[in-house]
Amino acid sequence: MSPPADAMRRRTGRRSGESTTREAILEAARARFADHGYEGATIRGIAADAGVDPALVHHFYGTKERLFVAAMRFPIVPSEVLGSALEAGRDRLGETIVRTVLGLWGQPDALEQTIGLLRAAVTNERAAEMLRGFVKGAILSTVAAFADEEDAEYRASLVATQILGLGLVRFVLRIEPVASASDEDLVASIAPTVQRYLTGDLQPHRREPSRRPARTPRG
Amino acid sequence: MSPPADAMRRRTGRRSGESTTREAILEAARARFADHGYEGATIRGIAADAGVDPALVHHFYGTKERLFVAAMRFPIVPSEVLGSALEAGRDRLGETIVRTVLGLWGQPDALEQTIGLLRAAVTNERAAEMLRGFVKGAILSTVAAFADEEDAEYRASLVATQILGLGLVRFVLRIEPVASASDEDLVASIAPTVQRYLTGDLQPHRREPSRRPARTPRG
DNA sequence: CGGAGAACTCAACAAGCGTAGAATTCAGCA
DNA sequence: TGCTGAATTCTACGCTTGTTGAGTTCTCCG
Repeated sequence: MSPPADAMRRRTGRRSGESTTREAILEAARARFADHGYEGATIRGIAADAGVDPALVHHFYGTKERLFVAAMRFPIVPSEVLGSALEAGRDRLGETIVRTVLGLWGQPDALEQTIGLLRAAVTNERAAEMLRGFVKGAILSTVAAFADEEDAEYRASLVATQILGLGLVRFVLRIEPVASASDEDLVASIAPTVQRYLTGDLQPHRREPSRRPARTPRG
Repeated sequence: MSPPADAMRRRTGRRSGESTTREAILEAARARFADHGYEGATIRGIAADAGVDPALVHHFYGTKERLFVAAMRFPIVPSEVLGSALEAGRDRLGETIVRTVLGLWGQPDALEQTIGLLRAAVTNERAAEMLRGFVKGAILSTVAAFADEEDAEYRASLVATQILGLGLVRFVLRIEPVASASDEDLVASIAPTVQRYLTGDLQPHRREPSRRPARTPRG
């Protein structure tokens, strides 16, 4: 039994030809983080999807956390994408942003990155930090050009409220009919909201901004 | 060494007096599910918070999943809460709903239930099912009284987009300044959005509702 | 052609998980 | 008083996880 024939034995050691496994691992990681979140995704599962031994993942990326950072940082540079949205002019800002975001989510890589970041950020503080930076970099820089300095951050986080809520309901929770609605219908429905958050009257009772504590998540 | 003195030994068996541990376990479970999500919360951790052996949790609730269901189903009956919101009249519907929801989230138990459901639903399909039912029961029943039958579900899921997005940004991701804003400021800013989703003109291009596939999560 | 280092796998570790079964102590009813 | 059953803990099984170290095979440069 167990003849160590050349064709049958599992091959250890380096493969011939140029290697693309590094990128394959990243793609598998993006998919699994998007589907299962940070804690739910396993290095063993990612390695299996990439057709590779789990130890190789460590060889390339060190720890699970560094793999996550590498996987989430790849394809999108949101400020560039949204930056071009500014050219449409102040009055069509909401429409352009919603359309741009939905278009971005039409690309599998970008969708996986966004969902992965969102799924992970909900239970992992480190990922939440990344998402906060993402929101701040992408939205705030766009808003700052149109809102007065004092309101800019408040307006930006209101926009985040609607955009992240849209992604959550449409792609993560998949609540119908929003989950299956066309991009154009969603643009028509949601763009006015974003437009008002950016340039409209928010009627804030600007007395004392009464602070109230929020929940503290995992360390 | 190790004298089995009466005062020193760990006590097994039933305690004297009437027991409140059953409820203590539920409270600990709510808090842990809210902080860590479904997979992240551990029965051992919940038991420790309740000052109890992990096996007792199983004795009472069977499996982790049934514990989750029990913990998430307790305090809120959302249709009752929102039902009273209807009395304010059609024109103030958005304001009343946003104010009611924010008031609800001022109660620790209700906040924990909502956050727990949200955190769990993002990575757990069973919890997502519960949250969908929650949204459908709470929001749709409210909307149906004011929107024509054809649009009601679409309007309800748009409202879910904004309300869940608000909860996500304010309590889970804690993106500033929304995380620390006063309830009243948020009502002033967000109520018009909800009002428009409920009773306003959504300008939907009602051609063919072009279906596009959404991501498939974990089984 | 030879050596260095990169790519890759194997096997194993310590830890943590959900869960199960048996043992012990108490409450309440006959 | 005695018995049944509920409340409670102990111990342990089997599994999965992230991570590590050693060993093997290839590529590439001198």
